[in-house]
Amino acid sequence: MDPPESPPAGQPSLADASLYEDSPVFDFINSLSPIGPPKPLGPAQNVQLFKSSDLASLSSIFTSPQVNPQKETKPGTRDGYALLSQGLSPNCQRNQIGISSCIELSGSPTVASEICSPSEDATIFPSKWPQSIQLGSETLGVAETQDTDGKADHGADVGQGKLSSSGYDQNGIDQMDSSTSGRNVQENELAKQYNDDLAACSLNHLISHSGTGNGVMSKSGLSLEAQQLSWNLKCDDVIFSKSLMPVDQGNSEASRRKLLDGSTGCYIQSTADNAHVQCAGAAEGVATNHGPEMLPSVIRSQLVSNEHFFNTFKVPSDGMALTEHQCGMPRRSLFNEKVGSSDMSVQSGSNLHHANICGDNYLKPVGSPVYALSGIGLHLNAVASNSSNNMPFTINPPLPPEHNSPTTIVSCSELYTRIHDDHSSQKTMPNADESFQESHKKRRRKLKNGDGDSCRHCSCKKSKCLKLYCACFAAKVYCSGYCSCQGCLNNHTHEETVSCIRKRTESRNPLAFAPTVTHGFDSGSDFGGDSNQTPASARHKRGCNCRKSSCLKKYCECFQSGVGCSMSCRCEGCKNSFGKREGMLLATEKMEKGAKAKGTRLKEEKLGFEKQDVVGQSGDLLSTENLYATPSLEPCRSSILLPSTSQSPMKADVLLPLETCAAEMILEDGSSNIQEMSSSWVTSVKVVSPNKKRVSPLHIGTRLSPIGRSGRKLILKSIPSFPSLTGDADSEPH
DNA sequence: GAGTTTGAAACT
DNA sequence: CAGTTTCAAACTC
Repeated sequence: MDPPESPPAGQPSLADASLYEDSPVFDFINSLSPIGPPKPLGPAQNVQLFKSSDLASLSSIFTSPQVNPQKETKPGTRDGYALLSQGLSPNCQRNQIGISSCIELSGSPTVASEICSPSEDATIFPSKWPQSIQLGSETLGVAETQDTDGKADHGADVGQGKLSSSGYDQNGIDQMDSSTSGRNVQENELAKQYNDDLAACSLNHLISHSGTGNGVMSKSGLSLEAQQLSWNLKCDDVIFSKSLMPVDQGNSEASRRKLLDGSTGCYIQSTADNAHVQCAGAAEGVATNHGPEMLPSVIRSQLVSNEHFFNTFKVPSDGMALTEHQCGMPRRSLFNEKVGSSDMSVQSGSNLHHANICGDNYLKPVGSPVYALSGIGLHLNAVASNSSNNMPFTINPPLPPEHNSPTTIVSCSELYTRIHDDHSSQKTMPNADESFQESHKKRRRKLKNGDGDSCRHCSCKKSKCLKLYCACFAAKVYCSGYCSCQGCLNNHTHEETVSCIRKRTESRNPLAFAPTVTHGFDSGSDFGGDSNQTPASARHKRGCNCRKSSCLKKYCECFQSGVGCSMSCRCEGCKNSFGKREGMLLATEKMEKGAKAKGTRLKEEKLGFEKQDVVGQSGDLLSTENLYATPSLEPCRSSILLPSTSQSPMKADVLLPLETCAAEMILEDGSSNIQEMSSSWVTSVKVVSPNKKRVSPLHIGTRLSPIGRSGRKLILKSIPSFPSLTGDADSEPH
């Protein structure tokens, strides 16, 4: 749309010319003046696309790290694309919004068109994303944008100068806001959706993160860092590696975020307070992270809308990223650069650098020295990848072997698909879908094989895994690579967003994250006194509302969790084999049978009391309404030692064989809640959902959860499934 | 594997 | 707060 401006004459070549001497782009870059007074926005200037929805409520400040333009791409191609996402703290004000920025370096206008079909472009890029925002007045950058027509516009802006991030930020924000008017319906809808969801939480995080692909780029169920670190990166040839300034900040964040070998790949992930760039090469399955500073100086920075981040990179055979292309990603421009200020933290090599845009930290690198280069502060990541849509994007958790990328990588097509979904599914990307499905299948296969972690292996498509629809979210765990969700934001990268959403959800419903069914396993003893447990369930207190399933199918939460329905249930025609709601007789025939056979019924009741005591100790609330069953469909391999407490009238330990595991343990106590099993008890009981589907032993560290965590609602949220790795997901206070 | 059913969650 | 819609899992074919 915007014709490229001719670059001003001048200048110092920032880049390492040796590599790209022959590149016109390089020449161009060299000709640009790195630092200069801010220029007014002009058509020629960077075009920035935003997703109004994302931005509307957000103000964003962007810092563009200054990068040494050393590695320019070959002519006619984009060297790289950097997406810089920045996370903001929840309390970030509008001005403090963290936004992910995509920085593109485009050498030739043609690239985008190659990758993205016009139609796609049209869809992805609303015709009226008018506003380009320049955060930095003087930025050198070739901006390539696509118009609604699907045309790729290339604008070359030559900027000199420092960018005063603060000043421009505001402008950029305003512009961004204004840009919303031009959005197409899809964008508006999406924006609305997200704004609604996130606004309360300072959308910033979400935006910035989602900008990286809605979490598509990174899904973490496990410690992302650890996994990534453990991976060998293959992308040695990432363009940026050389251009990067090896400045190590010693930033704790950086260390925390060390994901990939800095020399390779690039992907940008941002947490609330930091961002990194990640690039993944699909073909090689390479993923690399680069600090913003690593990016080429000539860049177009853009803010990427939460949902629309999608890039494909074309990688030349030589391993250089030839082109970067935005496949239908609405972008926000972000171009703040504070020269000489510490907008960005720079990390060399594998280290990530983070930009903290939020609040006080705005424009300050988090705990890291600022590495400012004159010229344009942009982050460019080039990733070697084939031109196909299969280019993987990084996702956290353990990838199935099929993925040859060290990091969890989602194919571009998948990402595309996700984006597609995000955008109202009006577009179709056959290839992407196929790719996605394929990986999806792989994941499922893996799951079937028992692989996976504490995550719930959700398959969310529209909820971004930020609603209780999402089993993972409901369980307060991050999604992992084993999930097949799309547009996932429930990951470490978006941890603050997740936290915000959780809070919001909880504010709406304090019991939202309470276990669907209280099993009373939360006595600390079982878990080493882990206090990180959710209060006894509330959900089950609400009870099910089954009408057609007669509480005999897993549609019924009670049934799924293997407990009888309670007074709280409003089910119709309850036939819950674990205990019917009618008459509040909690025991099933089987249970009674078992109880009689063992003569343990009375003891069980007492145990129930004991449980209460235990629970009380743990601060959990017990519902007398609930009956809890810990049925096991599997043959009971062992007897259960029921703990006795001094408080219990019957102190004798009860050894309860579980021959009839399924319903046997359902206890009925008309006047009391029982069912709270002592931890010791619990540990010895293996609970299996009726059909075992979605119920798998919860691995808590090395231990199994007493009750298999089954579906979304049955998950004992009080039990951290993978505390250390999931970060706050499991341990976060409720 | 695709489509339908189901009921909780979210929205109005 | 009730009714409706949305969502993702469960289920069926």
